[in-house]
Amino acid sequence: MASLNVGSLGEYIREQRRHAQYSLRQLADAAGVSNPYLSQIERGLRKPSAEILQQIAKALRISAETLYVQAGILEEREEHGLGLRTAILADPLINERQKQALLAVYDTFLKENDVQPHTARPGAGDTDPNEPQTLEEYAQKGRISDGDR
Amino acid sequence: MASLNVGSLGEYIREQRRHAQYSLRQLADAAGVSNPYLSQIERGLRKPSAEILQQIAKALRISAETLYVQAGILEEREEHGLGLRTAILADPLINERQKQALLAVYDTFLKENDVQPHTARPGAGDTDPNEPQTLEEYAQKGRISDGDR
DNA sequence: CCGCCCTGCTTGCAATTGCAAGCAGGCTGC
DNA sequence: GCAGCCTGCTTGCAATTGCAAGCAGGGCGG
Repeated sequence: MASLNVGSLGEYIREQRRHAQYSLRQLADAAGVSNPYLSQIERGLRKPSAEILQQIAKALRISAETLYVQAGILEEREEHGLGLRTAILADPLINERQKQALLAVYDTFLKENDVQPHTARPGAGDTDPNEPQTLEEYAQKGRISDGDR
Repeated sequence: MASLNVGSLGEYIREQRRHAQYSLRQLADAAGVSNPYLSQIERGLRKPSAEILQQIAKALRISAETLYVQAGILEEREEHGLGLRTAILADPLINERQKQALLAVYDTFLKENDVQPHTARPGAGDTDPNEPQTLEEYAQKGRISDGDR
């Protein structure tokens, strides 16, 4: 069960702390955690919660993302292979409703292509020759007006 | 101390689970967590550890990153405007016409949100006062563009 | 009516997190 | 020598996580 690699995470944190010229207590203070706990984290005896990780990352001025990758929580730069669905949900430029609209369109396309939404093997990937519905109808779905931004 | 927004995280997970047509137990199984615990997470009664979050994200086939953003653990990344675009083009499950359609809809959403589609900076007040095109015309664009092939 | 399977929720309980308090040792100045 | 102030580490202990077991209720077929 690919559990977190707590060891290398701790080493990494310690390394970054030294690099930033912090003492253990200083970083613990800056991160808002107790110094004994930070010590245990660095030696890999404890696996810190997401919250603590985030605070440590902030105090070290490094991206929390990097820490998560080190901890084995986030895949390295993953993305782009897993699916459009993920990318849609992750996009910060459009709001929730718009995401849902895009997903709805996407799902419909998948259905047209006879692809199951999740299990989803691409199979041949050949293009369906007939376009059963017009794009306008799809677009309408996303047209739910919103006044934000 | 801006602690994690467990409530919205739970709602978000539940929403995504429903969207994927999973029952609570199914997702719990797929994620390798117990069903009562997942229930508590969705209702915001517990804040899951980083490890559990990761497993849930995997089971839902959404990026762990998205979940962390929802949980308030990770800041959102800016660079995704280009990312979704690329992801659409890279998706093997839909054909060229469908990609163009999705892109057209996406662009329309960006325009609705007053986001410039990554080619130019908005500048000061050069936003065109007149609605340049309707969504339907954008849709047309996606349609006619299949001249290739 | 009864059994069976599904949905989600509630309840103890072991294991773990995270901390306050205290310990060992290395410097510096007096 | 011995204060005083660093460094990091060890030790109980409250609070929390995460789970096995069990509960309520909705369909559905016999």
